[in-house]
Amino acid sequence: MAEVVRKSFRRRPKAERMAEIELAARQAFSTKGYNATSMAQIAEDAGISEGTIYKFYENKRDLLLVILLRWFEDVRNAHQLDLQKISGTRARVRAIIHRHLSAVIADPDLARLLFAEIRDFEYYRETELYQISRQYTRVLIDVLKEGIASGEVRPDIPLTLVRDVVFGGIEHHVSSFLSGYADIDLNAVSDDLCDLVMVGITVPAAPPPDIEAVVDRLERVADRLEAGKPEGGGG
Amino acid sequence: MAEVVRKSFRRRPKAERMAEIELAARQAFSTKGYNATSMAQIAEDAGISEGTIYKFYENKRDLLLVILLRWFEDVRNAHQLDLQKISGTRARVRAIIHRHLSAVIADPDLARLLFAEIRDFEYYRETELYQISRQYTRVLIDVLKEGIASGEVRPDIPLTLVRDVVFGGIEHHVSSFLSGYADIDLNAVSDDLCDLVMVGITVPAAPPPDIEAVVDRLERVADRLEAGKPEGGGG
DNA sequence: AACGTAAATGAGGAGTGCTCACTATAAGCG
DNA sequence: CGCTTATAGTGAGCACTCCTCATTTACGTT
Repeated sequence: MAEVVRKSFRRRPKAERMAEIELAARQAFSTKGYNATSMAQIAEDAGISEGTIYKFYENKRDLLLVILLRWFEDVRNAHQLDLQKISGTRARVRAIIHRHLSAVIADPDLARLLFAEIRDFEYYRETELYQISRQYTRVLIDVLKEGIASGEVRPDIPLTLVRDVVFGGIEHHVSSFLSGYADIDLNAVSDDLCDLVMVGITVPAAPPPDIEAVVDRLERVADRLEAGKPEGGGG
Repeated sequence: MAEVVRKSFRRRPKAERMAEIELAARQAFSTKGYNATSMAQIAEDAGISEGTIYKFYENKRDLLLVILLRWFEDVRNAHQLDLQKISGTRARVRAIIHRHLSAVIADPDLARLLFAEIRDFEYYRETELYQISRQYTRVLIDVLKEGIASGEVRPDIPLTLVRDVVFGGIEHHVSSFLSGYADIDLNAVSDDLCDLVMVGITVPAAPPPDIEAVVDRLERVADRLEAGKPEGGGG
């Protein structure tokens, strides 16, 4: 039997190999998308053989989930730190919007993977990534509840719907940006969306007439009449 | 050389074959998703060989696009007819929301395919489906512009953002429904979302002044006038 | 009845994710 | 230092994928 010639290789600590694999995978997934990326390509970029990847990750899907989880955990932690410094319902809502937009704009490719690829994985909801994602959007609901408690927010608003409108709205709005066809003004969009959620699109109800002033004038007129003087000034 | 035995087949008009293929494909895509559906399976369900599909459709992606296009055109047409009967900005916004929710709930699987699979296809934006989709969401923007013209809507609202918030919000909100984990109250959600977009989440502005007190004062002034004396005393 | 055309075929190519029997290596031990 | 051992690492190969195309068939027309 012919001897099988195998090329030599270096053994590396598990953690380092995983980091290399994840780096290669992240770049490939980001630039080419999930389906267009092959495990063979990732292995080559990471300088190992295909089989090695399966020593650390169950399968391709698992690899993507791990990558997105690491990224999302960072994003979430940054958000939580940020929010502690801000008070007032409106400012906090604005901060959540701003922060989320920033994260999506900073890593549009990973965000797109999360939006478009992961969501329809079977068992996504049994995933740790899903749990983190829930926690992440949960923050907005907590802020709204504080707002209700402090009287700034109507107590009858549908909380989960508001949450979905904010995050779904951002997702939709940024999708053109993700496709590279448009640019986004981070601050302007944050302000606009915050404003939209807070006061809606309807024209503000006509400000109530200043009844006090009117009565004051009436009184002055009455006084003049009482004083017996017919008329004072024309116009 | 051994003769290749081929089974007999029936020739059918192009249109009928295509209808059969699309039916089989639609069912398979709907129940199993895009990636989990194989062309071999579709061919078998349609009672033909795999190669025949490629006589009518460029590739698997094209087949899905055609199916979603047919469905979406129907949805759009129904919407347009519906909207003609309704007047008033708020009622029209509410109708758009209600109709879109209905369509998504009626065909959750196709909606999910549109949301999750299609969007990240390369060249999606060069697609007819994309154009129809633009037209479809465009209707909301037109309604908002009418609202601005009629004075019902603030003229400074960011139109595309409102559009994204409505459709993105719906998408997000029904994603739990699409996964089969929750149910949706069509009318309640329509009302809530419409309300949210129209007036936001903030508590309504300043309470009206105390009219009673003002009227009392007016009456006192009138009494004074009648009595012609500086003090009149109320009743 | 023969023909031409277009429908239909299915083996096979190039690629995929993934497995597994196997080998090479570094760390721990004497 | 060698010896053992656990395990990182391999890569041929399996079962599958989408898709092509030379070939075969059925049908409307003449």
